[in-house]
Amino acid sequence: MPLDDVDPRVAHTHQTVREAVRALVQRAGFEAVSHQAVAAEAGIGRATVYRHWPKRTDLLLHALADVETPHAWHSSGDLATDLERELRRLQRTMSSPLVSELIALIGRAEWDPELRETQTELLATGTSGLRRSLESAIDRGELSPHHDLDATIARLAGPLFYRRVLARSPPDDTFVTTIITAYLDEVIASS
Amino acid sequence: MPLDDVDPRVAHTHQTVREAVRALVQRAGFEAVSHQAVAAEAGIGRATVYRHWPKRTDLLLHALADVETPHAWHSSGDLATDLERELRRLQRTMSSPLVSELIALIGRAEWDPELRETQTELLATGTSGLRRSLESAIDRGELSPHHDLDATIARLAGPLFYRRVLARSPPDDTFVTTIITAYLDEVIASS
DNA sequence: ATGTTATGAGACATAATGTCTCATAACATA
DNA sequence: TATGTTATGAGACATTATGTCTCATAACAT
Repeated sequence: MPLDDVDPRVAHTHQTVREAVRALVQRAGFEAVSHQAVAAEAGIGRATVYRHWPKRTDLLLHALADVETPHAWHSSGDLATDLERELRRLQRTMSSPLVSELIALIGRAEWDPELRETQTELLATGTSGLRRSLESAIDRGELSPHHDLDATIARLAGPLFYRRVLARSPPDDTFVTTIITAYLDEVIASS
Repeated sequence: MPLDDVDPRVAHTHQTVREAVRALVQRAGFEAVSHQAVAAEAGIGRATVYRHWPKRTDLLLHALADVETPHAWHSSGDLATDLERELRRLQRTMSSPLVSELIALIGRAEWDPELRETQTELLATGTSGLRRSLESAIDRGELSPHHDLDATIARLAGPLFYRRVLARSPPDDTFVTTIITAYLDEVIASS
């Protein structure tokens, strides 16, 4: 992570290009993100864009670069509470414009190893809260240690992705409530 | 649905282009699908490709056109059996090369209304078996008629999509079994 | 055998792409 | 303030891609 962006000119270029790429992706998809279009949108020179981001996908990666920060986390000491908070967070994410960028990423990651890596990282940080909630529940004995965490995360988060990305309507409150309730009932029943 | 493709020349063009688009998408993504590339891959003239599919997305739609056929369906008279069969079918789909094309579709449908429509149709036919299984279970009284079918389908199919598309590893047998079992337990508990 | 039509080859103008160079202005430092 | 450094923007340039033509030809239907 290059923190030596001390030169205000570079910092400005980085920032303005990030915003331009996001605007273009949200407006018309990654298809619309060319060096030329970004330069025009950002109001800077075309050569400058090529200098910093030689490949087209570099632009997408740059736009997503500051999303990867995992947030502070602490357990409430109760799985139900933790789960509620984490799934509501995911629900909000599914309603945010960030999803457009994620779909753009997904749509390329299938064929671009570099983007694949970024997708994996973003997925990991995006579900880290969920994972830690489950881990701490295991530590407390609320959950059996035999649980496959990845599988459980997929079962909890999967429906939300499905709703937003495939059914194209963001998950609503009662939908998320159903998922939480069903999972907690399942946990109780198996203890 | 143009069944008047009686002219063998046209039929050949359609078929060879369909295969070419699929090959290109699976190999390098929709990014690689240009009229030029398709013509080269299919071994036909560039003008011919433009004649039949003026827009680039027309090529993708043509490649997906024969996927939309829903299969014959009948209920076994038992929700558990029906569910098992339908989710296994989905599981197999998630391991097939068709997923590449679906991801290409998803990656554009966000910004292209025409593709959005096709995505909706494909989702409907792809989950129709699941839907009918649930409907017939409601008819038999195995399931409460208050169920939100779309929500249930999202909860059943969502995790499978998540596994393949986001986690990038196709759902395995035990994972699918877990989903089926959990849902059936939930149904039993609420009756 | 004859008229019809989809095709392939290629010409053509236009636009996009990627790589340069170079003058300039914003920068850091003394 | 003065001075050397460097990122930038403007544009030239060759190359490639795109979209639209025309036209001879061969595969078609009858």
